[in-house]
Amino acid sequence: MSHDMTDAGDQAAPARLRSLPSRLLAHVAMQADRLVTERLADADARKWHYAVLVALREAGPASQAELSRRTGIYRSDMVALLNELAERDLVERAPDPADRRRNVISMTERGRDRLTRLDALVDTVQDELLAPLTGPERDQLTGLLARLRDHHSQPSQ
Amino acid sequence: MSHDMTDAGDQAAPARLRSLPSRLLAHVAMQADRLVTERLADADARKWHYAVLVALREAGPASQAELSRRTGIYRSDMVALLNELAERDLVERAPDPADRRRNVISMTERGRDRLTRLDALVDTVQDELLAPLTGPERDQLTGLLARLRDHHSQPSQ
DNA sequence: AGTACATCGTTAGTGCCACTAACGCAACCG
DNA sequence: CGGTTGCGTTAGTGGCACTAACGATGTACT
Repeated sequence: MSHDMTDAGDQAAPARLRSLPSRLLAHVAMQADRLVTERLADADARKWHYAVLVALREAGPASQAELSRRTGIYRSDMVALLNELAERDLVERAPDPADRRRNVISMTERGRDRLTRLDALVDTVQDELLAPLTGPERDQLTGLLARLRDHHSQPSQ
Repeated sequence: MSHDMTDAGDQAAPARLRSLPSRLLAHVAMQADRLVTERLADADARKWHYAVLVALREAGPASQAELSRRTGIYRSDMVALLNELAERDLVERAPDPADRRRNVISMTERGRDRLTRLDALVDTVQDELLAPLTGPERDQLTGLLARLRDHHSQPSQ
């Protein structure tokens, strides 16, 4: 059947490779990404859709550039992404009268509805992802990961 | 200067996004990958080089297909990779007399030397990656990640 | 007022990675 | 013998992070 290589492969991978944190991270992140992508695809959504909608809910309407900063999506990729969202009527793009360079992006009613459904979906995916871990273990994991992320985000000076 | 988006961005990312395990994983894995790639590039190596060399050390000479299984690298990508390694004289490709479909890949003396140097390099990168964590915390992290990986690797049956 | 500079949305393109498809060839298995 | 499976190899796909450049617009400085 599927000759999928995300599993460790037929032969045992060398212990040295299996135990390297960087490889472990990459591998699990890939499994996670796949899970998220698949589950969201079932709902005609992509993870970027979700990220933008959440950003709009948490800080209100914004320019494309600001959404880009909030979500970490490059502004060059934001264009097509917002096209997809606008196509689905989840978001509205309007020129900003106060600054004619900008578009103001705001969520539609459908967007808000969709977002609450995606919230639930995303939660179940996280649950599926962390299934083998207990509650406290999940907190440990996310805590440790958050510390790594913060440590490696610009020393900011 | 660098308009690098791996940091969380100028504006605070929404709390909901920042706390999602799948996003955390993706983000940290990306930071880790970058670190590894950069450090190895300084030594004219790529992570795949290292993986193949380790696989050869741990289980001896092997066909390309078996190396592919050991390392998780697709056999279609293995071709160019082995070309790079052979170019650098780290590896030898010889036809297998016992099975004329196969090549037997084995490490050269230079390959063994290079590998021990890369071992050290890789170790320091892992250290750099996990810098903010204590010893026990590192074990916790890798333990939790390994459980996730094993859980999501095919239920194999 | 004029000029230098920064920011906006947008288009195009790069490089890497995981992955698929197909090929000709060789080995294995009934 | 004939069908299936495994091999190395080539080519190509799609997604993602990221860069470069553009014209248009806004801001700051003198």
